Amino acid sequence: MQPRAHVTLEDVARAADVSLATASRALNGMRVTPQLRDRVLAAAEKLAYTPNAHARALAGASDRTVGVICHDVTDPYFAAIAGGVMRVAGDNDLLVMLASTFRDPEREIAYVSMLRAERAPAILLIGSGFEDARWERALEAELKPYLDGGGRVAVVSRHRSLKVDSVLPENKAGAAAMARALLDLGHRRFAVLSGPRALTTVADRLGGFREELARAGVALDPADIVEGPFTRDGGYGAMSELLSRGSAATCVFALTDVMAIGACAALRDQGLSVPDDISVAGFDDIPIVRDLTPALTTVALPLQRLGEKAMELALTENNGRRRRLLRMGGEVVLRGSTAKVGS
Amino acid sequence: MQPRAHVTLEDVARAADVSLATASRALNGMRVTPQLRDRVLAAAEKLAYTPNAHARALAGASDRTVGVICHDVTDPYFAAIAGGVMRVAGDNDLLVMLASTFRDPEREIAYVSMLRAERAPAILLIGSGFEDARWERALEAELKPYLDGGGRVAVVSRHRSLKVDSVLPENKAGAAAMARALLDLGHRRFAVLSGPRALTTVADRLGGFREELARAGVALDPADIVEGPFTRDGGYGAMSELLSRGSAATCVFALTDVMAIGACAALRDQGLSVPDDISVAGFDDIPIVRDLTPALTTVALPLQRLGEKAMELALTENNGRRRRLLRMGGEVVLRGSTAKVGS
DNA sequence: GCGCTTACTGAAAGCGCATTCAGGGCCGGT
DNA sequence: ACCGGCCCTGAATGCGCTTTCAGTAAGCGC
Repeated sequence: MQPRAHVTLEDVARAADVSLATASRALNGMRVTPQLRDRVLAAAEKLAYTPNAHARALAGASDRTVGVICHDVTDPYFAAIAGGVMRVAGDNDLLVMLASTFRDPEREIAYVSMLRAERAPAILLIGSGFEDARWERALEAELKPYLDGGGRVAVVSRHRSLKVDSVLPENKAGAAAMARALLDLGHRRFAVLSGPRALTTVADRLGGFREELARAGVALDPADIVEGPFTRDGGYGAMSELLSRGSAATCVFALTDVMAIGACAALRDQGLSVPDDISVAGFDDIPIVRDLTPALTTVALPLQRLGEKAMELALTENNGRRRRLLRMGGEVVLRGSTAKVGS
Repeated sequence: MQPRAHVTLEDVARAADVSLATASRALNGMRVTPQLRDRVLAAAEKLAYTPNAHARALAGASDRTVGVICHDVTDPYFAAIAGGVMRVAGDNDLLVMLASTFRDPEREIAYVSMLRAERAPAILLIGSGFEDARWERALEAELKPYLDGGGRVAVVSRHRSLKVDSVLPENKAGAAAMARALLDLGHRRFAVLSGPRALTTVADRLGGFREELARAGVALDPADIVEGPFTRDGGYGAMSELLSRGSAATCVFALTDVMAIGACAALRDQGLSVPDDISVAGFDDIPIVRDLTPALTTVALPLQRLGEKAMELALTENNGRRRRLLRMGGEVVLRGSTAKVGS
């Protein structure tokens, strides 16, 4: 599995008839007599020499590859954020390696460990933390020495227990705003398509929504809250469950757009119309929801910007004392999937 | 930028009062007296020791991180394929690092070079090659020594010039099948939303479509072929262009689903109905198109499977002689975005 | 033309780890 | 008890590269 018989710097040096040191300098653009430099470069070219990154890193050269870890690149939410990260990374001449954990804490730690072991200059974590606090602690233990060693870490949309620079979506305020918007449309009976309760994202969004409803004197029937995974099929299943329960809700609030998409599919499959029979709202404003029919009402998050900001945080020295914390987004965008009740 | 002051194996060995060799062995699970092993493990734990991957790799340990390079993870097409790759990688206890080139050949080469330098056991390239043959050659030059060194390479949906294991979509046959299906619906005037001509994917799909049409005696007016980037906005722009030209086409074939989505948006913005006013068909069958309204007629590609197969190819020794080549998909899936003409 | 600075070059050290090679306990056999 | 053999340990080597450090040739002023 391991490549071998590799062309080394020594081979190049020998071919160019110079010393190792000179070859190294020539290849790294340091001051070397032009003639020698050309000989070295030519030799390197001819031998198809590639420096061994491991040896180079081990010998002290600095790395230019940052790591980004998210739950699932396949999910448009994470993809959009990662896109932002990559944009500013590209502007700063950094390469980025993206990893997906598929919500497996063990794998997340394996990736962090690997990035740490490779001495990546920065690690970005995207997405809600895990439900099990034990893992969260293990992660922290893994990150601590990395930070102590000079590594830079930033997180996006992730449980606040990690004491690092963070950029967070306005989950609570956004959900509250959505509640107000929906109330303004005349809705009084709501259903919520929720994700795993242990996630702070869920707690914040659900909490913000419920509290704002309560403020208006509207209660949320526990039977109208259905839990499912944060996926399209999760939304489909949760919506189906809700329908089979015979919920009287006139409006469904899905905690993520991806779930809302699944919900709409379930509704369609049941022959129900959105928003005529029931209104649907989401959260995140992933790019695709604009192109749905009807377009989805949702709480907008500047996903790409979230990623950009995180990368910027990781790139700028935190001269100040403690961690920086940014909150972004949270505005309601009304589109065709929600309608005035009774209209 | 570079972490320093790191805990090394030597620190652990000293703390456990054993030799470096013993510490190394204990941590790698080789035969060591249980008592010593425990001491080492405890010391490592206490010091938060993480082996330096560079040093480890340099000293001969084999790597378990494969690299996947695609144009843009943000595009559902690539994301789906990458998902497949990751699935089988996960099953084989491999970590995968995903890179996006954003169609910048230089960056692609940088990533390959990096992966090569890090001695990754395998590199997967996803997506059509570049328009400029010069870059393609540079890539080849970069890959050659990697392969010679024992590296494994597989490509998905990519220009065939690279002499490596490949899994390819049935572009030509699929497009031809779509032409037949559309003809069967009664359409005779077609428009095509194309991508950059230099891409073989474009050539194959466009060629297959046009030839099948020709076989039925239907010509494709060059004015009805609009070119744009393979993006949602590219599709939107191309469709708008087509409308402004006053095309008489009753059916639009977008060379990718993503473009088709943009096309539908443009149509909607112009107050036109799909499929009543005009039929729209795509290619790829990315997951989201099932949930559009109307759902998109398209040429199905088992995207996840493409990725899985590629990873499998990279994982299995090619005992046989030359490169293996798999072709997959190409079946037309009729959905709501296309209708019988005049109905 | 001599001594001194300047500018490169080459030899060598070492980054952190896996591993080979010897050496030293300990066992069983006699 | 004594010796061969086994198993485990520790010292030492090397992976490929960057980077001092010292050395040598060239360039300058006098």
